[in-house]
Amino acid sequence: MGRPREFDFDDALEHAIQTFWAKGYEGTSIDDLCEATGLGRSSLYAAYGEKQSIYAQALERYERNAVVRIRATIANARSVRAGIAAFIQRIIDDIVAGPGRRGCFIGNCAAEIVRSDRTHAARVRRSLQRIENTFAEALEKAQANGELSKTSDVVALAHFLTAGIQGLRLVGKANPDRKTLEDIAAVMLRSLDN
Amino acid sequence: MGRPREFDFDDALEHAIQTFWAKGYEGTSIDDLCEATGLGRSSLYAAYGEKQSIYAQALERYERNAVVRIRATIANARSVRAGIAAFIQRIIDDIVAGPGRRGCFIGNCAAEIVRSDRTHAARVRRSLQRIENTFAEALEKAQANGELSKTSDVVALAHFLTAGIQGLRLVGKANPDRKTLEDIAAVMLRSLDN
DNA sequence: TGCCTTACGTACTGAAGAGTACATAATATT
DNA sequence: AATATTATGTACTCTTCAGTACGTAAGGCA
Repeated sequence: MGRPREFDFDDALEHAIQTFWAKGYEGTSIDDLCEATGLGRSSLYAAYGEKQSIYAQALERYERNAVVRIRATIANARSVRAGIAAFIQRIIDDIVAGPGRRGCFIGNCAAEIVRSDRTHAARVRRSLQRIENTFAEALEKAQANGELSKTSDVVALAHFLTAGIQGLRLVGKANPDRKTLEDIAAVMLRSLDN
Repeated sequence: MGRPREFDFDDALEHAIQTFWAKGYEGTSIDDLCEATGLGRSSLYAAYGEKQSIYAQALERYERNAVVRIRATIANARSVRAGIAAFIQRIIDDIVAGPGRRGCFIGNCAAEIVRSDRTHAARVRRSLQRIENTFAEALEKAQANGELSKTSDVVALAHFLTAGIQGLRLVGKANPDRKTLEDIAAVMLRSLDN
């Protein structure tokens, strides 16, 4: 009961993600978020709590979508390896085209971790682990398929892919040069061939 | 002529680096820098200019030192490969021990790049390229030694190492777990064996 | 010794920021 | 229709911040 909301919760959160993603936590003001979401201060605070809380919810939502995207890309490809390659290729295309130059939102969150902020670090760690688990699942399927050697350490490869993609996106922010990024991707993918 | 400085320029800049490194650009206030360097506001502004300028000078100095450290680590090792492995191992040790959990200063700078800030992006790009050139030099030496296959693409490998190390350090900020980091390092180093 | 130049310290300015208070509007329930 | 409840809009508080002004201190140089 009570007066109903005039906005869609997830829709507004999506706009908040875009803003944090582009400007970072410290670089985003509450006024920025109001403008991006179309909400007034009161509604924003009432719906999502204070700034830290909005940020945390944005990270969570972004990560859920990211996991879904990764799974879908791999599922739609001819093979697991091709799926991972396609996922990385898409990242490169986005960087070169422009929008991917914001980096990965999770990676940006990781970079903003400050020594004292333990809860934030824990949240980012969990998000990275979910991404990594998604890769590990796919690699296990590849092992079952015979695409990937049974002796490969799936967990180690998943750790590596997660870190490598973060590195790729970070470098892409400073140097959105296709050749450079393709070089990185090629060496990364070769690691799946042993 | 005039009154002489009561502080050492490079020494104070080093303290500024530590502060920016730990807290990020936006998270560091001029007062923080005054406290870290021991300088008053006037002296700080007179010596280094405004905040952006201090940041730029900090990045430049950090990068010069980083290049020297990488070269020295590789030169002191039995082989180029062992040198690169030692460099990465040292990063992992620093992360696990604590101080390395600030990430790489250059990487942090890269993460803080915002769409509009082109000069900052250019500075970071140059710093990354210098790191990458340092790796490329070492890998060329390895090719001359016979350590590395003549058919290896040295530039691609250097691109990859630079990105990979950024990924390692970024992940290490959120998840300073030795096993995870060693996994990443092991897969990375295997790329030099083809 | 006196002056010129540069460094240092303190206080200030104007703006932006996070979070809150409170009055008003819109709906569900009775 | 009256009321309880939740949403919205505006104005405010209090803090922090970047950058500056200006008076004072300390040397170099004539």
